[in-house]
Amino acid sequence: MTESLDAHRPDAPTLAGQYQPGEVEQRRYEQWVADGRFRASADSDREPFTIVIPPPNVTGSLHMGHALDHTMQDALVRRKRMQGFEALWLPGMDHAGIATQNVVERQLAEQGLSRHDLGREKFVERVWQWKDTSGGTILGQMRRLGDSVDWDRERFTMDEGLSRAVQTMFKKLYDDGLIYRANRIINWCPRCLTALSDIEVEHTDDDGELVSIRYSDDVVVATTRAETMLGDTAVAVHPDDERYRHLIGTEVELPLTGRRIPIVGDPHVDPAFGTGMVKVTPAHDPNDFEIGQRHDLPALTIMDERGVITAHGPFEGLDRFEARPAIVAALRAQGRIVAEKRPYVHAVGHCSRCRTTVEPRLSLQWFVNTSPLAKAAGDAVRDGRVRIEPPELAKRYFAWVDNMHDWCISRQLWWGHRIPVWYGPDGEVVCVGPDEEPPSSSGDGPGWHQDEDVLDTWFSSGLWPFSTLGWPEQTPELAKFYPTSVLVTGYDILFFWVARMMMFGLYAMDGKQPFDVIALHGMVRDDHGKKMSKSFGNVVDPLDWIDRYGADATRFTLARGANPGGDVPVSEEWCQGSRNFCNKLWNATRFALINGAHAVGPLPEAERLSTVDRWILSRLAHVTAEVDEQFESYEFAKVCDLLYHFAWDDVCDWYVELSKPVLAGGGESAEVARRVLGHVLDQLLRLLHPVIPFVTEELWTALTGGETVLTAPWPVSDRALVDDAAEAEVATLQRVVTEVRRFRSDQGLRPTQRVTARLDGLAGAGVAAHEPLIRSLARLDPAGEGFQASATLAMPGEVSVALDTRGSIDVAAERARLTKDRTAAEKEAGQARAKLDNPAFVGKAPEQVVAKIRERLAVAEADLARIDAALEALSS
RNA sequence: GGGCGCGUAGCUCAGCGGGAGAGCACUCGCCUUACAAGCGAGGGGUCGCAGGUUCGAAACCUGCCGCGCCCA
Repeated sequence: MTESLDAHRPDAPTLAGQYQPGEVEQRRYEQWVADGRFRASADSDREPFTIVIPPPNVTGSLHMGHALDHTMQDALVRRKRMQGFEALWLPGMDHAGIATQNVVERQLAEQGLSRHDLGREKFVERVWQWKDTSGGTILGQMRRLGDSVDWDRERFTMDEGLSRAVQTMFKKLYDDGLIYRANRIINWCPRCLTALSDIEVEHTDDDGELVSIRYSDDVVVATTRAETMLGDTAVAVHPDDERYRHLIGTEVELPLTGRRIPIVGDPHVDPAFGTGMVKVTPAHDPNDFEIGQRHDLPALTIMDERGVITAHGPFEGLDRFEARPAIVAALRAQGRIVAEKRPYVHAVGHCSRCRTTVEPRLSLQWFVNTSPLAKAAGDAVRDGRVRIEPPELAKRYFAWVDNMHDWCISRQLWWGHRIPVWYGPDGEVVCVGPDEEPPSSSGDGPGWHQDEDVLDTWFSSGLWPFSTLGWPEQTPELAKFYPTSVLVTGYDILFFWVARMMMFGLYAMDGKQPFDVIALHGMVRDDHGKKMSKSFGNVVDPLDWIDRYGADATRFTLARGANPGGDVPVSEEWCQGSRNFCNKLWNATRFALINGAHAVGPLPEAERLSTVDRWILSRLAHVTAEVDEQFESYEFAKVCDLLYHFAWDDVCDWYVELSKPVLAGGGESAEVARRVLGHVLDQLLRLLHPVIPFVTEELWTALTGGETVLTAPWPVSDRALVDDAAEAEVATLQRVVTEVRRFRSDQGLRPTQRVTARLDGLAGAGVAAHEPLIRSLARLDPAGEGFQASATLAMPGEVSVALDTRGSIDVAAERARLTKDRTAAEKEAGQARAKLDNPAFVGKAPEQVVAKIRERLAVAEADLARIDAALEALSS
């Protein structure tokens, strides 16, 4: 007497015929938050797992890039949570200095106002107002995606704690001599009126002009920026250039100005470019600035902050782009233009915020001396403390950190962290820490003023992995969750943000890295591999997909395309496919519930399991192990692919179909099948939950009666369930069924049409017990009185199926089918034989490989014999 | 100009030394009581080109052609 396995839940819900995500998602998400499922505690005994979100701009909204980045992070965090880690995913935003200031300035401009009309204090107040009311829409959008972030820990780079961190860091770097102020050439945006760091400049190949100007009979220079000649203070040639060596040390008169400027020899000059002579404008070109320094040349600034010419009579007051043709015309009038090339395509820098052409500008700015910091940032990856995934991208990282320039951190903005430096009336410079009184209010007398500038936004986001955890205070959060576990971001941001966090983290946290792993992904692209851009009109709004197909479908589409470090193409059709997959899961579970499947109690003992049960459990064991492994190496695409095929092919197409007759038959075998089906779905839904959280939650709770799949233990592969014999048997069964189906299809038999058949040789192939299943799936009735075989299908392993098609066999179709098979078998045999006939192969290839080819030849020859016999029978 | 990477089925991509794969698209047949957002079957590729290494190359090496990205 065996104990009944059935534990029917009378409350088991019935599911609708289709999955409707919209209805489910909001309800589930609100419940998760209300139940505190995403909260992480610093006093937990559990091992921590931490991800800090790459903070989106406060001005931003959710785009596909975020959706991809967040899907990956959420999948990692949800899995770790299921594995029992104290999993923290910390959300927040950065203040996006230039971008945010631009937004508010535009609003003011509509009222005909500038920020100067309001004054600094009122303007900043206004920006805060904007931030509070319409900033941060992206946070609401993250809920639609299903992000399991700890909302209680949301941070903003401008909030009090993080501002304190910024000031602390500035002071620390300043005191260590790693921050300095200097007059340097920096990238300047004449529209935003601020300095930019190198990485805020985007280079594009633009049409320009290359004009060659004769300064004297001996001196001709080529330039794309003729207008800057007004600021030339030298002409340079390569010191080894035979053509011009004799000119070094002489002078030439600069046209239009009458100034005499020296000719210098500098190895930076490329003798092959143009005439091999270059004009040197130290105040308006970074390379020229360096040449100027080497030769002690004066730097003449000829433009104001808006790019307007400030000197030289007729050109004064002209914008830089008006001045260019005017100066060329003036030079031409003097017969000094000896060559012109238009269009001349060359790289031009643009402000990454407003696209304005960047103007190199000599000005007094604050810099971080990055050399010691960048060295440490490189070493942390070199010595393995920080792992970059995929490892190939480490090369790019090194290329950046090993050649880093000093970082210009001052911005001529009002929105941001104001530089904590005060200047005294007698030239004093004081850097003030967070707990120190600024000199202006400490009775040191009048005349003190604070630096007007603010810090680059990246300065504060560089502190993100620890400022968000409470640094500079030694908080329990910092102790528990730092270093963070993984940083997930795009390779496009490796240089600026990631490298900065590495430098700051190692420096501020006594050499402890900000994260153990940097997991990189690429850009989301359209279904032709094109970058999404407004000008192309191929931008897809993830919220649109979430509305129409569900968050799960959107996430699955992204995760399925996410190969490490690779770009991720998406299309609406693929999203529909993902939606269909969710619906497939829905219906599989629906079928299971209708048939009384459940996940209560232990699995039946091995001897009570059918071969088919043992097969699906064996498959489950393999898939679980593989999925787990792929997750560990951030192979989201492989995780999705494995689960997709396991769910659809193994579970739905075969296990469910094979179980139908068993379930219908009732009795103990049906009881066992109900439990096994329930178990497989239970585990499958858990494995899928990190990627598609909503539908799996809905189905898992319906199936198991459990409270939430969110904290259900993550499946562990049970190697004891691996069953090679069962897998082989089911493979044979599948082959027989598929062969019969193929015959039926080729013969044009309707799926509903039953055909009588006699099955021979099943015992020899070890599948005698499965005859009923084979008949069921292949729709074959038993041969009875008057059975007359009109066709015989011979299959590998001595199995043959004789079918009675009432004499209506389509001989031509059958001959064509067999001939096709014969060609394939012949090719196979030929290839194998060729190899085996090669003594070098037999002699040098590993024994295993040779054996495999021998086996292949044997199978192919047997197939040939079988097919020939069938063809013979067909013609007689 | 320097560096990195990529060219595999119509499209997008896996595979990266031993039988050419997936999704979508395509063709044929089906409302087979979980699912037509579905079921069954099928077609389709001298793996950019040319050399080389190897018993064996889509995979490794060299060169060329084409494309992309980053930096200057």
